[in-house]
This record gives sequence, structure tokens and C-alpha cells, in this order.
Amino acid sequence: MAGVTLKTVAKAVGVSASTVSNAYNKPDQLSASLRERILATAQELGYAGPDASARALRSGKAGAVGVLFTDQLAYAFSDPYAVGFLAGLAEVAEEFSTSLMLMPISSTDIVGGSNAVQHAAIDAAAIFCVESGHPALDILSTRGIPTVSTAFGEHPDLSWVAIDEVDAARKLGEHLARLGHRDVVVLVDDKAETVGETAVELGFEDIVCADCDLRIQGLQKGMPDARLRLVSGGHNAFASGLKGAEYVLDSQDRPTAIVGLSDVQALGAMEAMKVRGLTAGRDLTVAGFDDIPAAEPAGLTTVRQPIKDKGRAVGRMLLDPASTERQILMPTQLVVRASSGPAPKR
Amino acid sequence: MAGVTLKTVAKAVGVSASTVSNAYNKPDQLSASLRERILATAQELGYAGPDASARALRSGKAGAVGVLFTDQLAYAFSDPYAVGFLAGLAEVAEEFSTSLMLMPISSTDIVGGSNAVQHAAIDAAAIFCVESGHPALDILSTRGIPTVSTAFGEHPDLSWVAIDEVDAARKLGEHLARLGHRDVVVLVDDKAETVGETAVELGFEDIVCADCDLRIQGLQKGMPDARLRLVSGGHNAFASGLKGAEYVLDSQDRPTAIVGLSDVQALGAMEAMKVRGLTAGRDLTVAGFDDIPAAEPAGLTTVRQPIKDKGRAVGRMLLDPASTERQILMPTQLVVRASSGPAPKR
DNA sequence: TCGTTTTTCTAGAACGATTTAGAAGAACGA
DNA sequence: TCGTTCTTCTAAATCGTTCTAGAAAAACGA
Repeated sequence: MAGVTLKTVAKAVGVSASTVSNAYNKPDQLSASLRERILATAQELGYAGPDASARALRSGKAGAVGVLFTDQLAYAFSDPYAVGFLAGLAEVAEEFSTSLMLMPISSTDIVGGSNAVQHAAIDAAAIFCVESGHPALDILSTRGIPTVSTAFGEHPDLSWVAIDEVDAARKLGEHLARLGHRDVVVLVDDKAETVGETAVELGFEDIVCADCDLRIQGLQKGMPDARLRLVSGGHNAFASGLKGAEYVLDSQDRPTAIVGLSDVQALGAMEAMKVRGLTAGRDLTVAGFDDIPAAEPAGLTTVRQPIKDKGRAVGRMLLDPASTERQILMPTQLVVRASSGPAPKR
Repeated sequence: MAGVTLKTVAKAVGVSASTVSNAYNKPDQLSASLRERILATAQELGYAGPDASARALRSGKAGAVGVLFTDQLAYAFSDPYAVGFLAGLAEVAEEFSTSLMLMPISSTDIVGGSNAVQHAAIDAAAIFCVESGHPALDILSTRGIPTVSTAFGEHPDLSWVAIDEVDAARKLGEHLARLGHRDVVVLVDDKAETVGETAVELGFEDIVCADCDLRIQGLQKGMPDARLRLVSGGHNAFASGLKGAEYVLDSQDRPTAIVGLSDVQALGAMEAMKVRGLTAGRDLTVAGFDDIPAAEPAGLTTVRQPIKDKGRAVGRMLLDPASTERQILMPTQLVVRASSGPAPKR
């Protein structure tokens, strides 16, 4: 079976290789009857169509867009936000009959030549949740691979699809301020390892993720008089929110509101409250970010961003030559639900 | 910047192309000093290392394994089961500095030449939740791409990593029978479109997914005297379970136990019960399959299978030449939790 | 009927690397 | 000193396509 190439088929049919190639790629360049004869012979010989690598080399199109992912894939995909984004991206990819290439970034030997970012055959790449300045980005850049990031960037020649994180958070902050909250705990899904089982309190300087930083800034901007404390429960978003909230709820110094930097964390916090017999919106206010599907049934106040659209927009920017915009700001919207209520009088 | 190839670098340094190639791939084939000089010049010229497609063509290794996925990506990844599998697979992929290629299967024009399965440059592929007999599998087969499936197969020359679905389900069936259940509703995550908003009752002949079929068989085997009814709430697993359970709970003919063919569906069912003030394990028994992370906190009785290990095993089989086994049966284990209890006396 | 356009097909040169076989020189043991 | 073995490097073939330019034949308009 192996070793059957364009040439084999061409010889068998008695035509040139170019014609066989055209039979597959440009059907209107040859007569229908000949095309049929070629395809039939190909099938007979067990020829599966033009070799992917050869085609990619010659035509300069790999037919795949890369998606970098850091750390544990499981963590990345346990957040519906990531899944929604990917779904939007996949939709556009399918439209252009392109595959998605998930490229693991081994944080360790990224510099050594043997890694996926270096060797993956891709036409473009989506930068999703990768810190700017990561060596992988440099590699993509030298390789001359166009990228689109989901992080709001100041750099004028970078491409991105993002939301105004600060503004989004400010809306939520103002909402909370309006309700009278002055003491807020922010649940952070910290990238850095936390210490064992219990949550830890962080300083503002500990925040590594740029988006997180911006959201915290925005919150503070919306409620300048409030005291913000940062608490992390570790990697995994839901568990992180749960642990973080447990820590906060069981402490002497309870806040009147808990904000998860993602909905999943906020839902974790609601779970912790439920266990303790507390009702969100009455005993304590809880809010999140993103408005993932699970937020509505849970009655979670949050800041909506069009997740799937974001993925689609990135896909378009990467794949559609007709899309000329290089920087898109997506709208956000405060969604008030039952989980937020007035701060109790002291 | 563009147009810098191996040759350019070779000429600049004053060596042959082969030597530059060796500098990247076989460092011990040339003196350290020359290698350093080559790498330095390459950097200077903005050469990003050997072109991925060219290397793939010449060496016959694409450096990527494919993962087929049907339907909507979002649905696929909304199930932690899929995420866990992928995480295991990704772990091994990273080990072999290989990328994962997500290949959408547009169920429609799969036959027309323009699709990812046809054109993706991959060395091997994992078949995850794709019905045997799907045209995409034929394409992979003619392309000569080795595949490993997660479906238990009878075919002796196919490779798979799977669980004994029938046996797993039988264990659960026996457990339920022991508790006295004789009237069971099975929640099916039906691939076929369901009618609008409400759940539908299915016949055994409606089950298209092979795994589902096996599990149903196994359940019946474990509780031969029980009446099994099949109910589907549509695509998305959680919503499907929720809708299915709502339908069942609000009907005249309530069963004493509800089994979700996946944990996510079972959790959906528990949600429906909670809304109605019913307690799982007391008012009604609920059980699932897979033992996803969320199952334990929810107290869900289920049949555990080593999800991540399954992904890892598939990865090994695909990538590690040292792995010679072609068919691996993973163990399963009944995990009894609070959601299952004795059937109420009538 | 004759020039012109359109259709249909082909030869041969890329695409950018890796590989094979082997040459030139250095190092070595006796 | 000589034959042998390493080390270090090279020339040329090859991987399987697609692309460019153009030839031959068919169709067309006047």
C-alpha cells in the first residue's frame, strides 16, 4: 500500500503528475471524465490523496492554527471560559477546513530545540492565557508566524481580541459600591503554587497574571473607598474558589462581598457558603467574571463577556484574509443577579 | 526576514547545508565550536530553525497526533470525562514533544476532499467517541495512519484502550438489584437530535452510540428482572440529564432509580431532584458512570474508570515505539456513595 | 477559411529540509 | 612509518507535492 504517490497514479492513468494534482485541487482545470478516471484509479491503487506534509511545504499552508497551552491541560479546560473560547475558535477553523494544533509549552526546556512550538507546522497561532514575554512567543515571532492574543495589549503592532478588563471590573466595583460594600475579598486563581491545603492571602505585587492585575485595578477604581484583599486557593478554579472562600468565611474578619476573578471561582465560593448555610445576596454578596453558562442557573452576578465570539473573532483574524482589523475590543456588560445584595448595616 | 533558509545560513557561515542541519538535529556530528558559530549566525540572520513542513516531509514525521472530535467542540469538552482523557493524552504528547491536532469532523462534506482529516499532517490519531464505521476512519485507514481507539473492539487487529463496558455496567446493575430496584430509568446522551424542549423516551433500537448500547446491556445483565426505560434530553450532557430527569420525575410512572450513562447526566438528574426537594439516596437512587472529579463531592454512586490513565495509555500506544501492546483493558470499580439507597417498599 | 480565444494538458523547476555514502584530515596503536 | 579508526564535514539524491509557463488541440467568431 505504502509508496503510492501522485506519480504512481499519474503513471497508471497515463497522465502527468500535475494533472493528477489538479484532479484533487482544481477540478475545473481538467475534463470531468478524466478527473473521474484519475480518482477511480487512485482509489484502486489505495492512494489517499496528496500527502499532507508535501502539500504544506509546497503551498506554504499548513492548514492548522496553533493554540498554546501552559501547565496542566486539565486545568486549562476545566474552565468553561476556555472551552467556550476554543469552541468559537474551532467553529471558524472548521469553516476554513483548518485544524487546531494544541501545543504544549514545557515551561522547562523551552529553549532547547526539541519542543512543539519550534516544530509544529502551523500557519498562525492564538495566544490564550500566556504571559506576555514567555519565550514561546519569541519563538513564534522569529518563525514569522502571525499571532492573535486575547490579552488587551498596549503594543500598537500586536493583534488582539480582548475586553477592556479595567472597565469591566470597574462596572462591577461601582455596582458593589452602590450596594454599600466597602470590604471585599477577591478570589485569585493564582498561577503560583500555593502552600498545601489552605488558602493564602496575597499582596498586590504577587499577582502575575496581567488580566488579573487589570481586573483588580478596575475593581478598586470602581470602589475607591473599599478595602480589597486578595486570597488564593491554588490552581484549579472551582477548588480554588471553594478553598479561598472557606478560608475567608471561617476567619474573624469576614468581608461583606466576595468577588471571584472568574465565575468558576465565584461558584466555588457559593458552594462554600451553601455548606455553611449562608445565602448569597443576603448574608454575603458574591460576584464573578465572564458569565459562563453555569452562572445564570446559580443566580450569580457577573460581568458578561462574549466568550465564544471572542474565539470566533480570533479565528477570523487568524484565518480570514478579508478581516483587516488588528485589534478588537469586545463589549462587556454587568449582569446583576440574585447573588449580589446590599451590604448589611454595621 | 523571510526567505532565510538552511542554505542561506550555510552560505553565510561557509559550510554545507547538511552541516547546518546537523547543528540543529545531531549536535554530536560536528565540532562544538562550529555548531556555536552556526547557531549564532542563524540567530543573526533571523533564521528560526528548520522549517516544520519541510522537515516533516523529508523525515516522514509530522510531530503531531490527531484527535478526532465530532459535533460541537463545546459539547465535547463540557464533559470532564473528555477533558480528563485529553489531559492524559497531552501529558504523553508533551513527553514526546508532540502536538495534539484537534480535527473537526464536519459530518456533512466529509467525502468532499476539503476537510481536516484528509489534509492534517499527523503521525497517528486517537479515536475518541467516534462511531466505528464513520467515513473519517476510512480516510485515516487509507492514509495509513495508525489509530488507537477508546472503544472496546472485537476486531483483533485494531488497537484500543478501553474498559469492559458491559462488565462495568453489570457491576452497577447488580448493586442496584441488591438494593431492591426493579424499575430504572437510564438517561441517554443521545447523539440524535431530540424534539425541542422536552425529553423523549427511546427504544433500545434507537441507541446509536456503541458504548451506550454496551452499558445498557450490562445494566440489564446485572439486574435481569428490572424494567429499564431509556430517556434522552438531547445533546449537552448536563442539560440532557436535567431535562431527562425532570421528565421522569414529573411523570406518573416514577422509577425507583435513575442511571445516567455518564456522571454529568447523573449530576443533572440530581439537580432536578434538588429543585423538587428530593434527596438522592433516600427518595430516589441516582447513579452514573466514569467517576469524574465532581462526582465525589456530590456523593454520587458511580463506576470509576481511570480516565486520565486511559489518555496516557492511548498516548503511549500512539507515540512510544517501545509500547507493543495493542489492546489494553483498563480496570473499573463500583464506587458506592450516598446517592444510592434501598428501593422504597411499595 | 483563418486568426483568436478557450480548454486541456504537460514538462520541469521549485518548496526546504534530511539522508546516504563517502572524502579529507586528524589521531592512534604498534 | 604505515595501516586503521575516528572525527568532521560535504555533494548529491530524495521526500511528494504545487506552480509557472507554455504547447497542443478544440471551439469560436466573422
